[in-house]
Formats: sequence, C-alpha cells, structure tokens
Amino acid sequence: MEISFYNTLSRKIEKFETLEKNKVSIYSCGPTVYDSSHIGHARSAIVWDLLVRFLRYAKYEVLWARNITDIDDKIINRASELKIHPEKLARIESFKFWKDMYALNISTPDFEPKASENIGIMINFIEALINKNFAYRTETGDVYFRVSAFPNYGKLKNLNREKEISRIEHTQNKESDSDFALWKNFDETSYCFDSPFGKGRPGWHLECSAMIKKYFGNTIDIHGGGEDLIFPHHENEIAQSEALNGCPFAKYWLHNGMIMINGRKMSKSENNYITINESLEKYSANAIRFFILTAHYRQALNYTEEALISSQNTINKLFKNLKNIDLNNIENNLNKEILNNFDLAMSNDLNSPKALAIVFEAIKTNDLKDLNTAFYILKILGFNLSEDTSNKEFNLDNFEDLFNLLLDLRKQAKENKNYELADKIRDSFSKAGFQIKDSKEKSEVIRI
RNA sequence: GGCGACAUAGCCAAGCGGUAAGGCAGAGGUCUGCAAAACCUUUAUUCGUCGGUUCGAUUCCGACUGUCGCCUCCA
Repeated sequence: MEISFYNTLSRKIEKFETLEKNKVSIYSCGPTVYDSSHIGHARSAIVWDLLVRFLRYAKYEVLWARNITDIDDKIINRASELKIHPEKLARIESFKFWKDMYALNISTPDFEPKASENIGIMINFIEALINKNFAYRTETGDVYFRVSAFPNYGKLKNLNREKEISRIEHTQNKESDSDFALWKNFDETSYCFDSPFGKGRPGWHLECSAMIKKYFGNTIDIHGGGEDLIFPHHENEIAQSEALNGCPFAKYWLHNGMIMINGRKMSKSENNYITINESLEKYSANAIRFFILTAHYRQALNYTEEALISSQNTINKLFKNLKNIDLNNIENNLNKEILNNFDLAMSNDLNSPKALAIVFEAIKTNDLKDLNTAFYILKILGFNLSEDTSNKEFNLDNFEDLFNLLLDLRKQAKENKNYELADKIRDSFSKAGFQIKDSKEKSEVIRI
C-alpha cells in the first residue's frame, strides 16, 4: 500500500517512506492538564488515533508517544486558586483526560511521558545546547535559546523574521526578542526544580524535544499536533532538537484543523468550548467520532448541535445492521474490492470522509460480505462495535412473557378494531422507553 | 503588517482537468386502522465573483470578494 501525507514542512502531499523499514515512530502533542478537555482536544486525539490505527492496519510496526504537560503556569495558577498542590491538580486532570480518552475509544499510546518525570533529561538537553552555543544563561538565572544561532529558524511556519511584527514582549535579559525560554528561574518555593542554573522550571517547548530524543532518538517519522501549535511550539522544537542533534528532527509534520464554534476557534481562553464529557452526555462516542471523521482532518470543522444530532442519527441507523455481523469472524469474510477502495481513500492523506462514503455504499448492496466489510472498516476507523448496541438493543429474555402477552392483547384489540386499547398499549410501551416495531410477520419491542 | 487555509445543494462534506461521492434533513411511494420502524424512489445543468489557459475547469493560473487560523498560552 502506497501511503502519502500532507507535510506541513514542504506544504505538499508527500509519499510516506519510513526511516526504518515497516517501522513508524509517532509523537503527538498531548494536553496541558489544568482543566477539562474539550471537543478540540477530542478531535486531535481521534485524528492521531486514526493515524496509528490505519498504519497498524497497513502492517506497520507503530510506536506512538503522547506527552502530558504537567508543569505549566496555568496549572500552578489554577492549583493556587483551588488551594491544592499543582501535582494533585495535574493528577486529577490527567485522570479526567484518560477517562475521556477511554470513553472515546482512543488507543493507548505506547509511551505517555510527563514533564515532571523528565526534568533530568531536559536539564541535560539545555546543558548540551549551552555547550554548543545555541543557548545562554542570563544574569537572572534564565536560560534562552539563541535563535540567531540557528539559521533555519522559521522553516515550518515559513516566516520571514525581517517582516514579522513580533508581539513577544521585549525582555531586557534576552539577547533578542525572538529567543525563547529553555529554563525559567523561580525562587519561590511553590513548585520548582533544582538545576545547575538554579531553581526553576523548564520551558514548555523543551519537553517534547527531550522526550522524542529519549524514546525515539534524533529523528522521528511523524510529529503530529494541532495546527495552532505550528508556531511557536513546533518551530521551537525543531530549533532545539536540530541545533543539538545536527540532523532533521521529524520527517513528516502533520497538523489537524481546529474545531470551530459559532465561527470561532473553540478554546479555553474564548470560553466557547464544549467539554468531551458534556458532549458524551448527549451523544455516543461513535457519534462524536463520526462527526470528527466526516471532515478531512486538516479542515476546520464546525461544532453545531445540528451536526452532532445528524451524526447520532446516522450512527443509530448504521449500527442497526450490526446484529447481522459475527464480530469474532469479521476478518474472514471480506470484499477485497471494497477494502481496496478504502485503502486508496485512507492512504491518500487519511481521507476519512471518503472512507465513510465507502462504508455506506457497501451497506447498500444488501450483501452480507459487503456488510461485514463495512463494519470491518468501521472497526479500523476506531468505532466501537459494541457500544451502540449493548445499550440500545433490548434483551427481551427477562420480559419475554410479559411483553408477548401485551403484544398479543394489542393484536387482538386491533383485530377487534378496538384501536383505543391497541394505542393505549403502544403508548404505554412508549412511556416506559420502548418502541413497538410492527412488520408483516410479527411485532417486536426495542428500547428507544 | 507578515505567513497560511478555506469558499461545492436546506445543513454537514468528498472530488481537484473529462463533465458533481456520501451522510443528515426534506419530498413521494410500499407497508399500516392511523402511526412508528423498515424498505424503495427522489433532491446541485452546477461548484463565491470576474477574467485567462485548454478541445474541455468545480478542478490549473491571475484578480477580486468573503470567512477563518497563526504571528501571545492553545489540540
């Protein structure tokens, strides 16, 4: 299977060739754990989960790392508002994040490093940069990356530093306004770490560079993240890592588009976000995944109730076919042609909307093999094939006699043209959360 | 001001040189006592506007209009 991805670095679709045959190293930027995650984070998680699942399906040996930023001013500020230790807040929010990830059926990353557990390697990283003259200490005990020493700075964002109007505040201690912090000095006792540069905390950009080096070495195959991270975060990661290692940092840079709400990017600071948890109270995880996958991962996507309801309706309809599928033998009865179309769609920069269209076309044929293939594809796309049925399909066993009695009474009433009684029985079922499905042969009860 | 992305039916959304996938909603039908469910059929002579290239453009090029993102923490 020939796969290609849009590489932010070249701004082109490129053929995917791994550094090492059949092996893929992927790093995607994880959350800063100070508050609940929202649908924007869900999209990011689902997109990278999709990438990992697809590459594994394509027979690659994938190792995926996603970090947790647990050292950050926002965590410290929020913790102090709540009068708890930052570590406790980070732990609470990490658990919430994992709970969301589990609910959304996101694969477990192979590595999930925390900043707080990798201070040592970050300090080593900084010292090596200082030794190579790519970083300098200030009188106040901070350490900054010397951007002027790295000529390639700006290659990811394609920025022209001469013409940039920097909004970065001028700081007296920095050699240049565009230099960024590798270590920030803090004398306060609240939440600091010892280092050769004095007590303080590492700069945000550093943890990803340090962790990638720790788990994957100097170069990785794919680095992913939200497109809002391109600058300055990813640009700075490149600067640090390539300055130190003297070789390319990531071969492919993939970025997911933003979730929009009311025409604006969903974000904490705009206070216009819907948390994953809130959304899951209204819609199933499969519906949320479907909503995310209906758009190509690089496009902006609007979160609207209408779109989510639409996705939920679609999933409900789609999963009614699941009862005809033997999940244990799903891999043994596949339509190769459909699967081939799926491969083509997904290998073209993860065209999930097209992949979903292939699923619907497969279901239309009324062929069991095609139906089976459709669900096999849904499984690869990360849909949970047990979720939407276990709750909705009612197991009649315990109520069989009672329900059959009522259905018989209704049938008799209808035969006697006693529609008042017949409708009363139907309404009663409805009030109790059940629906009577009439067909020519029989009537059955399903849970709504 | 710099960099970049996007504009396709009521809504969501693929396609990106050969004459518009798919989903939701809607409409009609079959079924029904009436419904619901299910099933079948149906819904853009047209892809923001104006030019250009081409035998042919939604797809390429240019201009314009509009929307959005990044340049500050951000998935």
